[in-house]
Formats: sequence, C-alpha cells, structure tokens
Amino acid sequence: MATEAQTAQRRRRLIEATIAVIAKQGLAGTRIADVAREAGVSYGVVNFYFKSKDQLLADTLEHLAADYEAAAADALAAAGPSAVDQLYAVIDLDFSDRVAGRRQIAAWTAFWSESRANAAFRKRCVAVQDRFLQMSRRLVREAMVETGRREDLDLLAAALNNLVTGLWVELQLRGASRDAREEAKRVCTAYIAAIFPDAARPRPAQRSEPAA
Amino acid sequence: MATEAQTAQRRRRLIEATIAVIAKQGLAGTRIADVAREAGVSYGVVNFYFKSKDQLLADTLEHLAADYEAAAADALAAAGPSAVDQLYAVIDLDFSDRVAGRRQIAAWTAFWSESRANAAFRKRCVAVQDRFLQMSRRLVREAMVETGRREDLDLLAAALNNLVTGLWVELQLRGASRDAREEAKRVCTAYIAAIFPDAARPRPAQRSEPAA
DNA sequence: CAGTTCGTTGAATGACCTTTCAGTCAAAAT
DNA sequence: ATTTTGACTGAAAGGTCATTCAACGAACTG
Repeated sequence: MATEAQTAQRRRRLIEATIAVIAKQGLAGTRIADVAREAGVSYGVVNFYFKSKDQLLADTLEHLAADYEAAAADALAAAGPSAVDQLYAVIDLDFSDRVAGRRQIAAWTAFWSESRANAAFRKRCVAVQDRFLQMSRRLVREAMVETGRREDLDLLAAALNNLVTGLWVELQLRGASRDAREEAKRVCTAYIAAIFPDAARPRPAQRSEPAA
Repeated sequence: MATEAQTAQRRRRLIEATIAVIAKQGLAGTRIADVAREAGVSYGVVNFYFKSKDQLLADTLEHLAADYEAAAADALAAAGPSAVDQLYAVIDLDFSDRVAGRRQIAAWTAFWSESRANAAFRKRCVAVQDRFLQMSRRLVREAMVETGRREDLDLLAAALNNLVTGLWVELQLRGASRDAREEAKRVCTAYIAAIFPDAARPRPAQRSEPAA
C-alpha cells in the first residue's frame, strides 16, 4: 500500500518531469503524455495524481517557488551575520545548480511569460518577487551601514533583483551552462562592487561550493 | 485590386492583432481564430497571408525586432553626440510607448520563453540582444571617457542590458502602466548614476549636483 | 487462499484547433 | 455589359490532446 510519503514522492517525480518537459518543449508544447513518458509512467497516472493539467502546472510552479524560498533561507542562515556576505550568498544561490539549472530557468521564464494570461501563476510569481525584493532591500540597507555608503538604496536593491531576472532570461536564450552562470555571477559582482566600492567579494570571486 | 502596399498593410494589421492576442492570452492560448477576430477578418485570411501559424508567429517576432532596432537607431541619432545623453535616450526608449507598451513587453517575454523550444525564435532574439549589448558596451566605454571613471566596463554594460530585460519581466508580471514604466526608468537611472557619479541625468528626473 | 483495496493502465471519447479548399463577390479589365 | 481576377469566407477534413473509465493486478487482510 502506498504511504502518504510515497504519494508525495510520486507527485514530486511527476512535477520534476514536468519541469524537464517544459524546458525541452516550452509550456505551449508540454503534453500530459510527454510528462508521463519523462516520468516513466502511463499517462493516466497524471490525472490520477493531479486533478487536471492546469493543476499540475500550478503545483509545478508552487514546487519551484517553495524550493527557491527554502534555498534562500538556507543560504542566508549559512552566510553568517554580515549583510555583504549574505548578499553574495544570495547571488551564489541565484546561479547555483540548486535553483538555477537549465531546467529551472526555462520553467521560471515560461511561468513569468504565462502570468499575463493566468492569474494563479501571476499571484505566485509576484509573491516570490515581493519576498525577494524585501530581502534585497534589507540587505542593501544593512550593507550600506557596514560600508558607509549612501545611495538611492531601494532603487539599487530593485536593480539587483531585476538584474538577476534579466540574467536568467539571458541564460534561457543562450543556454545555462556552468560557465555562462559563472559569467552571470561576475556581472552581479561587478554591480555590487560598483555600488559598494568597499565591499569586495569575500571569497576568491569564483568558488562555488556544491551544496553538501 | 490590392497593391503591394495594401497587402503589406493587411499583414501588418494581422501582426499587430497577433501581438494583442499574445498579450491577452499568452502564446499558448493564441489561436488563429482569435487573431482573425481581433483584426476583424475571417480566420481563413490568416492562412491566406501567412503560410502557417508558425510563420505568423515568426513574422510577428521579426516585426517586433525590426521595429525595436529602428527605434533605437532613431533615438541615438536624436540624442546628439554625448554618450551619456545617448545612454539616457536608450533608457527612455526602452520604457516608451513605442517599444515597451504592455502588449510589446508581453510578446517579447513570450518569445524569450519559447526560444528554448524554437530555434528560429532563439536566433532572432539573440541577434537583438547581441546588437543591444554591443551598443551598450560602446556607450559605456565612451561615457567612461566623458566622465573619467574606470570600472569593469563590459560587465557593467552587460548589467545594464540585463537590468532592462529584468525590468521588462517585472512589468509583465505587475502590469506596464505609465507609472510603473517611470519607476523602472528610475531604477535604470539610479544604476547609471551609481556607476557614473558625474553623469547626472540631463533632464529633470534626478538631482544634478556634479560632486567633484 | 479468497477477498478487498487501490494504484495503474491505455483504449475510447469528445473537445478543440489548424489547415484546406470550393465557392462568393466586388472591382478591374475588356 | 460581360468576363476575369483575386481577396476573402467559412464549412468541413484531419489531427492532436486532455480527460474518462472499465479492467487489471499487486499488496494486504482475514
């Protein structure tokens, strides 16, 4: 008999297959049968675990969003008390395998794009962006205290957020290889260094620790 | 009888209807019949003017891209010789009605998103980005000469491009009202002011107090 | 071992969409 | 006035896809 944990596992497997198919074929080209094949099960199963295709997609977005938010909390906790360190930790996360692999970036971009037509998508995407913006604002204000710089802080925090989003789109267009993601990180680092000249990157600019 | 100009006019009308429908329903939800209704013609016409739905979408992207490139050339020419002025002119363009209305932003985001699955889309999107990046690099280098600043110029130029892209996604999520676009412009201005402290915005949008 | 439960399967169904094409009609040509 | 042309129409064909459901079988129970 299937335990609740096994059911959750099955759903998770299907959601991950959905992300893979979206990355390969786009949201418009994603069929239930493709998701089932990717997960190695019959296509009837998908409607067994998810009420409908719409629900599958909504749950997929929820999975992406919750995973990102959990990873961000982890990254902040692991970075220690310094706001500058925390800023760099978030940047590292934003271009890490954990949340910014090829597939995830493609899926995020697809959901952003469909947000205009789908209110449920939009609501969740906006919630993630809001939380992220709030965090950026706090970190930028604290970094300002640490480094003694005065700038137009909220605007510069917003710029950091949108810079990351823009870089994700770029990775979507050109392919999110490890090298490309390192280059993206360098762009962010240059930006932070430009607004906080005293906040040199604590680590040797390139080291990215594989998560555990 | 239809002249060539009339035919082009018809095609243009259908392409604009396509952009409107993409903005309203997303790329996945765009049907030939919707495009025809939006343009006020029968749905047979669409296949009369465009070989297929794919061709219609490809031509729509081409229209967007060509229009953006032409507008950028105009903006640069109108801005005069100063690189800083040209930078601000491009920012103004990037959040203007001409190229960054609600509908255009939605369409661009849709094409970016589908680029992963459609090589023709990707090629054209990358071409636009490449051209824009080259322009940004040139302007940032020249602005550096004008204002006497040294930074990691190519990275900062890339950051400007990706910042604009990210802001477009934000406008897609939250709605591209005139106010929202002005706010986006302020974010860009803050960024430029941060990397070039001596390059105050020429027009009344920001304090202009050249500090030493 | 028979009976029950429940995850799983894939054929069948029907909704929906693109594309085709035979036909219509008004303007241009004769 | 009559014919010809070609833009335009929309019914119908053909195909794709989400969803349903009857049947299967594996795991558990008594």
